Amino acid sequence: MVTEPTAIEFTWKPHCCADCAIRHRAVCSYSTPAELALLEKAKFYKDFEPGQEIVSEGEHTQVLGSVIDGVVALQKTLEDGRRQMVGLLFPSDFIGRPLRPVAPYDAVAATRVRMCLFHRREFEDLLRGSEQLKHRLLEMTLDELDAAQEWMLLLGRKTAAEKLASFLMILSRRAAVLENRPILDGMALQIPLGREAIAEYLGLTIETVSRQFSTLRRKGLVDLPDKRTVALTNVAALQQLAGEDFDDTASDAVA
Amino acid sequence: MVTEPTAIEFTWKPHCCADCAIRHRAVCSYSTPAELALLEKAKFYKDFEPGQEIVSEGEHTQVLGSVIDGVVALQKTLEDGRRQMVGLLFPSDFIGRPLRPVAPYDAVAATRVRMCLFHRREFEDLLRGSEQLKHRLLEMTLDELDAAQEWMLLLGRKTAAEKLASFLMILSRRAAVLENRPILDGMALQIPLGREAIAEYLGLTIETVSRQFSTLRRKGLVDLPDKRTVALTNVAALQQLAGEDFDDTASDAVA
DNA sequence: CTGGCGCCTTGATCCACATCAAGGCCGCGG
DNA sequence: CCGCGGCCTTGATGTGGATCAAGGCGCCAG
Repeated sequence: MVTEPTAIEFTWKPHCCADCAIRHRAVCSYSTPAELALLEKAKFYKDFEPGQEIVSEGEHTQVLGSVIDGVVALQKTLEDGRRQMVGLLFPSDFIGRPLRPVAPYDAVAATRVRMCLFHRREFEDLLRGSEQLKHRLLEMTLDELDAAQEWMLLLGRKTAAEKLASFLMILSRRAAVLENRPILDGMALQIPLGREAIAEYLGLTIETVSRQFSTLRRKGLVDLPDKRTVALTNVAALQQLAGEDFDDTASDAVA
Repeated sequence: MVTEPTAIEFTWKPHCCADCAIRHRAVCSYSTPAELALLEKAKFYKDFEPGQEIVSEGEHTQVLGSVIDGVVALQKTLEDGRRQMVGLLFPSDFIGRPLRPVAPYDAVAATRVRMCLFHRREFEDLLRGSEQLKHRLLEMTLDELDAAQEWMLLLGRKTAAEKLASFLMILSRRAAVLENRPILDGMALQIPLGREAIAEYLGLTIETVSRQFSTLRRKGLVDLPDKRTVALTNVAALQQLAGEDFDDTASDAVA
């Protein structure tokens, strides 16, 4: 194996919005060709390394934009260092609030990340004039709010085992949508977070997360081929444990 | 004392939007007189008693609208009955998601509530044509998302004492904005929730909430003249305990 | 090969909050 | 006046997950 210094290089490098992989899911997805041309002129790309801060809490942010590739964690920190993740963004998700200059959280690249960015002022100007952008942004914000409320139920009322099961189901569903395939027994799930980040997602400690992974393995609900991969060996049981009554298990329930 | 059967009757009964107490904070606050006339025709009022369900989880909701008076709790329930509050709405807040027919939570009147309602279809039609409504709704949704993320930090990482202190500060700030006055030592805070609802807000049990109230009293941070009233005797210490570093204590920081 | 570091797992112990249980207070109806 | 039910408080005990502590494994540098 030859060590490649830039092994995880992005394979895909759009120069025009029409070719963009997230064209039909991102904030621009309702935009007309005319509007797209304006966005095209204003946008610029930027890459981030894992662990790198994209915006930081309290900062007066000058940019906002869409995740093209990679995963971004939003997290809040108490003075004594206790930390809680409050958002986990995948390709096509939008970072930054128009009309709110000060960020209420850190946004940190969890993997290598490529962003499609805009200068705040320019984006706000475009937004003001665009019914489509505004509508899509409202939709996306409502989705994020729904996710946040589901997350609150998890943080406030679920046990450690239920939390981890819920987390795995959430990731599965997300992956199913992005990759346009159903959730099936045996599917391997790439987890873009280390144990510490998972703990911050779930409001637990790293030790408890580790123990719960071991418990799930012992109970035969998952396999752990390596620490960043989970194979779901019993999706139904996992869903049950998560306290959800969806049954989109083997259906092609893809938005 | 003569017992008045309808003692908490609403004193204020608008018939036209221009006179409405929430005219300048609600979803309609950016609307032009022309648009307001359309809303005026479509709106209707409805009152709810404490404990009454306004919408219920999984229901295909036909109405949405603004809280005019009273307090509404949004809550999610696990199959075995564990319950978590995920929203607490005051006058001018908006209930219901345009474009999302199925409610993901119960909305329950915590006090007597008066709502200004619209039929879903009519409201969505109005929204489609209105830059102002859409913009205001986006703003309000972003605010709700901010609140939800702050709440996630509370649920995931704060201790019982910190949770209760945070809750009191959140209520104080809300009351300060609605009543347009600063937060001062000695101010009496009316709590629109019983102990059980507070526990559901904070992800605790009713017993723990009760004990934490007693602890705050013993430490001299609050007085408890009756079970629905809290007098803040040391706002700075309470804020400190809540883990916040705002200092809008004695300022007229009113939005 | 060796040592060190980052990340994860596992075990032992502790403690904050849940659970179980027993009243207290107050308003209401008889 | 009493008894009852709703709501809250307080005490005793239990327990899930935190904390403390000790390695294990893989990777990299030397």
